[in-house]
Amino acid sequence: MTATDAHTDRTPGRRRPLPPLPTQAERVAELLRESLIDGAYPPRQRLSEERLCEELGVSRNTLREAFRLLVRERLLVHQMHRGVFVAHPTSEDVRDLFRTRRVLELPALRGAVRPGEEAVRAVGSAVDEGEAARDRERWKEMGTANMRFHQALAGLAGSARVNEFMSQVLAETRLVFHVMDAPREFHAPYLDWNRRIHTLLAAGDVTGAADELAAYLDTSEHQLVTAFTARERDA
Amino acid sequence: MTATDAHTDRTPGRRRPLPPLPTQAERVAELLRESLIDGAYPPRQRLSEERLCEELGVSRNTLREAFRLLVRERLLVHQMHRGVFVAHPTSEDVRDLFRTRRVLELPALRGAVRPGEEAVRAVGSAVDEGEAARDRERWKEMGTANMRFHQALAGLAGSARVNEFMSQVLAETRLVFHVMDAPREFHAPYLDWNRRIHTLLAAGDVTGAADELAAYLDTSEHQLVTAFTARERDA
DNA sequence: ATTGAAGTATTGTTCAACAATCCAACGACG
DNA sequence: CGTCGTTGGATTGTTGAACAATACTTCAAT
Repeated sequence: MTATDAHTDRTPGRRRPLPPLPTQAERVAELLRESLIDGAYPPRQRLSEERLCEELGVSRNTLREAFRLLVRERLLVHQMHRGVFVAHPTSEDVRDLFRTRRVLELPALRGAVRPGEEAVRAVGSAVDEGEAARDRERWKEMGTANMRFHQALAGLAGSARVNEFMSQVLAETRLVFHVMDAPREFHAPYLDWNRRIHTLLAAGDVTGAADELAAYLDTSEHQLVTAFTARERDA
Repeated sequence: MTATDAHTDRTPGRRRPLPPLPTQAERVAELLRESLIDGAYPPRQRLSEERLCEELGVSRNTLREAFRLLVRERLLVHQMHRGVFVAHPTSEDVRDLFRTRRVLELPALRGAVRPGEEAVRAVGSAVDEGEAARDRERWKEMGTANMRFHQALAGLAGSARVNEFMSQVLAETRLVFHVMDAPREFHAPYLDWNRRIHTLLAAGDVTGAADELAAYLDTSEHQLVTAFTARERDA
């Protein structure tokens, strides 16, 4: 296994004791989640139960179970007797997302005591992926790799629950990026920063890496909030 | 409003713009969640759909929506074609919960720049509550107050998402405590620690407070993991 | 004691129905 | 002209029953 092919969390060699067959609702939720973070549905759009359950080939009840999960994840919003809508994050949401990411990413980075660990290599491969995507001008993949980079940073905490929470936070963050569709402008400038953070981390300078990451988050938040408040003035 | 009556998050003076009427499934989930963190159901117990939906006066479909939510929160576990069971945390879960709590609580405390804030007073009233409950020998309330103390610590981060995540983590932690039913032994020794942390925090010594909290978490985790591994040897 | 084959009980999912509510169209009225 | 009820249609909220799929139990045979 080389350092660059860690783009899958599965360990194909050994099966888990109980391959938990997902129920129908969970599969639907997974599919909708992917569609949402891919930007398949525009923000604020209502998702009709009738149409979607027809489209997905499941019953209304099953679809509603999936809806409930995605609402809890803040990817959808629910209004009584009106239905579910694609979430439309505000600038306050952006601020809260970055507050959360500071909590999740910075201490994980500072606590990364052993630079040679598997988790650190995951950070490195995400950086590699991002640069490769940039060189090939695959902007969407570049955004994905950037998200994986930050997921890997949170992964340094070594906690399943933190990882899961971080996944949700990043999914919501992708929704934010889709509100203003320009992955190139919002991701490309940060790839060099990612590289620098990983270099410091791999060298064992977690404090320096954390300082870089803090500056990164400040800059990124400022850029996004600025763009958002401008957009909110219009709408 | 005195410092000791902040045991409610509601601000009864002003109504929220839209009091979001909870749907039936969410109400059922809320009720079951309360029952679970109160220890109404023993761990590993299966929750029969037929019996519960009869008991709660809702349909199976509605109950299943609530189940799905609580499974996502790790309070219930789901096994295909076998039903849902009350979660039975392992010692590894305990370790992960404490890893998570370190991530959530320590940076929030270190980042508490303004000691006079509302959020800091919330920490103080949780401490007061805990001591009052101890003096009255209300052990269950004492555990509740202790949880509220840590919730308030995480609240110092000022993030709605972090607060929500912390709520889940603490709910799961209460499940852990219920596995070994002895709130007095597990909570009482830490009340003095809580007081000390708040005193340091209110004095603006966030570093000192964080050091105390770190020691607190180490001790508490060690105590719980020890008790758990002993229990796991039997079962 | 172990194995294998019914039979039973419970969950997984769908469907159809009804009540509750929102929304758009329409008309009355100042 | 614009505002305010009313009305009718459309969509969601929730239920109950039905059937399929699977796990558990029982029991007989080896």
